[in-house]
Amino acid sequence: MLQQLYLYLNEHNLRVTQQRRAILQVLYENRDRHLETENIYELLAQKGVTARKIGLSTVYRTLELFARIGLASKLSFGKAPARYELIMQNKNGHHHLICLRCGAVQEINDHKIHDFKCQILRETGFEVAEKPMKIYGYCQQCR
Amino acid sequence: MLQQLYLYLNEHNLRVTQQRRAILQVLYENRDRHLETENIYELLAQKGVTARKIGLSTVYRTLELFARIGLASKLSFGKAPARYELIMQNKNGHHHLICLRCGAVQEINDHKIHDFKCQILRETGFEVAEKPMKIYGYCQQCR
DNA sequence: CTGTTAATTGAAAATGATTATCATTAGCAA
DNA sequence: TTGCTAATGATAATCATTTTCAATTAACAG
Repeated sequence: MLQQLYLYLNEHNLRVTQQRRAILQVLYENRDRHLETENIYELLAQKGVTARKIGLSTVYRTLELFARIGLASKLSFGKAPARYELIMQNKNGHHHLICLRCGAVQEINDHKIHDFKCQILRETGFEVAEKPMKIYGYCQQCR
Repeated sequence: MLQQLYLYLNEHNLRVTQQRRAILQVLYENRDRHLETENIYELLAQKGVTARKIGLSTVYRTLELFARIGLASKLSFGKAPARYELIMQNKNGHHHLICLRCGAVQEINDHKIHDFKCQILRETGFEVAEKPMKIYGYCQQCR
């Protein structure tokens, strides 16, 4: 699984360093969550009992890198710290429904908004990107 | 026009100060643009030849306040400074199409996405708010 | 109109996430 | 293994935004 991701780094002429491996691992282990940089940093520090520790700057740099090459997607919500998640090949494009009251983030699959994208292109000439959309509102509990 | 807005402040038990009036004025004069706080601060400073000057903190505070009570809407896009626009009663809900290449922001009227909102509510139980949505993609020129 | 008072303001300091700097370390190709 | 760079880590720097707090002033009562 992670092997494929290492290859992905190679394809981009990027070195497969211990730090990148460790960060990728954490992202993978938490592939169902949206982690913030600081979070990931702490998780790495905990594991650090055996592994070597990783600087905070490296975590920031690496996540930014992963987002740039399309390994991870970045979700930045207002002034709150940015959050990242691994982009899984099977879990195709999706979007975030962000609750304005409790801040919960739930996902909605991209194909459900396909019609919507077509409509926008047709009416405005604007081509909606694959980038996850942030949709604000109220979740079932908070309504 | 602005009179109505002053009344709006009253309704919320907020004082109609010279600073708030001045900021409202600037927002009104630029109601077709999305101004950033610093922008507004400069515009106010220019006018300042005759008027008294306004502190930067006040501009921040006031815009935040306007957004909170629904007089203005805040558009914050990644790490770029937040931008504000007056919410005009006639110009009903709208959303922002943000070009990932040139950063241009164009608007799309809310009623065009009404079906979309209904679909999300139906399928996920999530109620999409009136809050302007940020939709990323590529504008006609940049495609 | 005048005094009272709590909301508002301005200047400056603080915050806090993120980025830049730069000397040191470590992939990896030969 | 060696050499060349990319990558890293510690720390300082950024920079939009927020906080602090003393001074000002809008709103209101008398």
